[in-house]
Amino acid sequence: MVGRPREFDTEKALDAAMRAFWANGYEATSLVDLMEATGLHKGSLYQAFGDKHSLFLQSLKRYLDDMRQQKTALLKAAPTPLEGISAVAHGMIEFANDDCDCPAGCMAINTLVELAPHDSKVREVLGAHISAMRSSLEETVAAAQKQGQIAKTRSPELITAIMMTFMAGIGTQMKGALSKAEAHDLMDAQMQALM
Amino acid sequence: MVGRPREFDTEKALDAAMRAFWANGYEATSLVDLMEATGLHKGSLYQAFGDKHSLFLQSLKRYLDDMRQQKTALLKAAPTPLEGISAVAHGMIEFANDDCDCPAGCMAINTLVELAPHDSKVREVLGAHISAMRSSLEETVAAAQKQGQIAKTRSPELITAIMMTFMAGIGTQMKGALSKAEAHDLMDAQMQALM
DNA sequence: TATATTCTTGACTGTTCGGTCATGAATAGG
DNA sequence: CCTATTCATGACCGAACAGTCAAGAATATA
Repeated sequence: MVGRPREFDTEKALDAAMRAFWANGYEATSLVDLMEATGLHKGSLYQAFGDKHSLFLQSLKRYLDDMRQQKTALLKAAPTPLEGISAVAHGMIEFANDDCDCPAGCMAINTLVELAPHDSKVREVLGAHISAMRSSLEETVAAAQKQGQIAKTRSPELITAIMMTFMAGIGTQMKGALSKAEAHDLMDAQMQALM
Repeated sequence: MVGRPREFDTEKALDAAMRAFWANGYEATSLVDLMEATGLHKGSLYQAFGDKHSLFLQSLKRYLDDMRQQKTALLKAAPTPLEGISAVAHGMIEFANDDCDCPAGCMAINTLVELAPHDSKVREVLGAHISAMRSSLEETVAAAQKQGQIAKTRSPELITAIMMTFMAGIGTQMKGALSKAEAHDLMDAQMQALM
């Protein structure tokens, strides 16, 4: 690498930007907010990440990658498929307002609501993530059915779609209409009703 | 009334502003957008509705009132409590992207996600609406249980909370990750699983 | 008709927005 | 050591932002 070396950690900066977008959304996060969050100056941000929209997309991808990695780890670590599904569902509740002073919810859901209808690139990125998550969950549901942990009255596709919808609802309501404890209770009840 | 009479219909203007906020959210809707949507000039908007935040609150209240009125009408018109619940659930899907070029979803959900964490006034308004809707649904669920349309294995409170969470999830996913038809199918399947 | 009151309009405010750019500092390779 | 290259910095840009205000238009009441 020729030239002056970068003085900041790109990964840490992206992480800080992600948290800012996560907590406040795209429109409500200004460049000044991003400068404060990352500790960088405008020029450095533009040089490293491009414009605001590009920085947002990179932040979103980072969030989605983190999330997927975490979910697959939970699925693998669980002793049974059903427990894996439960771990993912409840883990999402914990993750939704972790180490943050306000209920930030799930960044994927926040972005789906704020930007998806008007931003095709965001739709594309979110769509890929959602379908990947769906197929991974479907596999696990099918495995759980094979082991007799879940009744076979409903197809893995249907069960997965319902669970993802319910999780989206939990993430939404946790922005202000639901406590963590209530969310966990509701999730348990839903899984009991569905499986 | 003394003085020059208003040349525009306040209700129509508020309705137009509501649709703009509904489709694009609070931050992404500028005063220029509102002027174009209502056909009014800045000064008239400020005189009639106060500043942007106040206009948004009035738009939100109008939406919530419309919605509640529609839901109670559906509940009353239904031949049985269970059919009333179903009508409300499916009506919400129809309402979520009606007469609009983009999937606007449910304005209550959009606002919960965008503003609730940082706007106490919005939290208050939404909270009142949610609890009112909840108690109305709870009554109907209890009535359906009394008539034997819904099993009594779960309390009306729990069933209502789960249904509202699921509806929130539907409203969220309809912003770009779910078609109307899929939403209807999922809603049917969820009600079958829960009741 | 005269006047008080309200409404409409467009020009205007200061601020913040996202984004650019020239300058100087720091380093690697020759 | 020299030079090409990259990075950091702060000044700077035009546009868009929410919001204000004075002046004129339109009406009700007296």
